[in-house]
Amino acid sequence: MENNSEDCCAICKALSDPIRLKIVQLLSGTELCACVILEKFSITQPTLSHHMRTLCSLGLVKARKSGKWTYYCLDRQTLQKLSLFINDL
Amino acid sequence: MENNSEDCCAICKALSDPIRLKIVQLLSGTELCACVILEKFSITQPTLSHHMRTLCSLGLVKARKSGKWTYYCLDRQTLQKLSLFINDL
DNA sequence: ATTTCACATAGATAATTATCTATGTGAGGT
DNA sequence: ACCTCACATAGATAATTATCTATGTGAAAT
Repeated sequence: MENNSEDCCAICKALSDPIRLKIVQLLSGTELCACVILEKFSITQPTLSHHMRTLCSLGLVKARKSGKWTYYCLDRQTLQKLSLFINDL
Repeated sequence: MENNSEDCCAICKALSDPIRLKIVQLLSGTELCACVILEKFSITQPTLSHHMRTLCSLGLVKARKSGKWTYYCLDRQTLQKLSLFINDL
């Protein structure tokens, strides 16, 4: 049951990058397309893609494909998991 | 006011290392002396010292010296700051 | 069918960071 | 005074990771 700790460690690692944290903040309001997120930063498209992959693989963000576009949104269940863990400390 | 984001990013970075996260968990119960914390891990003393410095500089942990020993305890105010930030997402 | 667009993947590189050994420091004890 | 103990600091190294350029893929439009 204590791989919860490992999970939360990984989630923290994802949020420890300033760009990824800002992405999460952006997704806090609404679902956003990758190209819209990209506009907010001065990084290349592959770099953003890499960050989105990281966020998705941890379950912090969910991806939805529609035509040529990919839309991302927060998975608040994962965020709550982290919140509960921190509150238990 | 949005350097709150930077602060939380830094706190997450601190918690993103499995050893530091475990240290925080250990300190969740009680205040502990550095040498007691060290026993729980298979790392060298300087490495632990480095981790404690990281945790302290971020305000996650407070140090108290008593004679030859240094005791560490959680700063729950900093944890709560992170918790509030996450809950706002 | 070809082109274009949105995004992913591959591979390389530079920056960060976790860790080590060696040594310093400062408090107590003998 | 000296030694020992608990911890910090310095410097080096190895591992991670954020980023880039180049290229691939798959969907839609012409």
